[in-house]
Amino acid sequence: MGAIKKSNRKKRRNLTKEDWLKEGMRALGEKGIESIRVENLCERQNVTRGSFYWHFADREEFLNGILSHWMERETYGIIHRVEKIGGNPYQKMENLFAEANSGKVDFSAELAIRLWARSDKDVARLVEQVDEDRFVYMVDRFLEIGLSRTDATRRSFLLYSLIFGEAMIRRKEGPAHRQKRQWACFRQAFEGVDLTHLAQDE
Amino acid sequence: MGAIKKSNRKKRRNLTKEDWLKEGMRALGEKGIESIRVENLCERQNVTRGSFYWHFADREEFLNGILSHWMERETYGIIHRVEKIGGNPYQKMENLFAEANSGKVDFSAELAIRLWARSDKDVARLVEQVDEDRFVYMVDRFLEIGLSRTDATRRSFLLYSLIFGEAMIRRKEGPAHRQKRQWACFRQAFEGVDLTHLAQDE
DNA sequence: TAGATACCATACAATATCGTATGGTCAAGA
DNA sequence: TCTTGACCATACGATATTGTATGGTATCTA
Repeated sequence: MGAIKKSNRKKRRNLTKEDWLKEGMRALGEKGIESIRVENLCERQNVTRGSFYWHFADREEFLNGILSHWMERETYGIIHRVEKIGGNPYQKMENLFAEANSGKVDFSAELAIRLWARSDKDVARLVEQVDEDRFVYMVDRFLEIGLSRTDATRRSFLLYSLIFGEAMIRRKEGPAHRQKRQWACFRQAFEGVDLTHLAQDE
Repeated sequence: MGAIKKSNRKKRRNLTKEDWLKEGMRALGEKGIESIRVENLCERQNVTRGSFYWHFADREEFLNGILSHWMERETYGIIHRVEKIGGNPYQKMENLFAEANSGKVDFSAELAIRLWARSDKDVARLVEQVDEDRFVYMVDRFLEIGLSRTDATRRSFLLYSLIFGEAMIRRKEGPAHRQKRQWACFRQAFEGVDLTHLAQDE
């Protein structure tokens, strides 16, 4: 038993709050918020609950941490990356769509949090804020392109729905075929939009 | 205590399997599959666990029942209703979209099950089947209208995504404004489709 | 190298939840 | 009315899970 203890000590992780929250996000994406059990999380990290309760007061504080983590690090990540790449408004939308379907976004956690929001008003408010911000970003790009606000709103909703559709709908599709369809859908959201005046930007 | 017992007896529910599964669907939609605790369900039904374990062998059997119930009663419900109403293919799509946004569909449960599918291969297969069936229905309507299969597939995906978008995206919108936007999105999915030859049907 | 700090293990008490075994009650039929 | 079966309550044991209290160990710093 002493040998086992020693090997455990060797494997000492020195976990940070960040580490716990990241693992929490993964757990969240698997079975939802109710599946987050501190004992379970500790097994995933190969430590005991002593560690968990050193970093967090209790389970509730951890769950709040998950929410904050999602807000700060995951939610606006796409927009930041897209803005970094730059380009004209249409290209930004292209990159946005590409990023959303690149696998870099954890849609499992998105799903779990949106389910969570259905029974928790605080979470619901938070998700509303996130959606609003993402929405405004898309609408603004469309406005830059020259569309009316009504038109911009409609097409933004379409695009946002498409992104969620890709995350929600499960079909047996080959990757190539899938990509083709994705971009066909994307272009349909721009049906009838005049983009000729944007060519100058590149 | 005797009085209390008697009043409890008066309130005897005589629950059926169906009753349990319906309540289970509601619980599922609130916090996901892991939040379904038999003790919790019993409280909701105002009975003790004795009742639950009379109807179901254990929790797992109940969860499987939930899945079956979703498949049989909820999943294809919209299609059935739409087919009953009838009309030409375009009208069927209109009715489909209207039904999906009427509030009759429990999207909370949909969300929960699709989250569940992300960590359970059996559930994933089931959801795939459901999506395929729903998808085929929409594609067939578009084919009837006269579109190519590629075009039909793209527009079906768009429409299906729109339906999920409405369920996923949370925005502070007035009901009137919401409806207007919804149907504007719907029409965009039909952009460029010739519907003149369908008028004769009605 | 001694002490302080960060991080984790262990032991304990308190619930929550599961599943089983058994008995009670109501309603319908013989 | 007696019996049977459907449906539920109660009591019990077994785990799972939470949170607390306390001790141990590695690392950093003076």
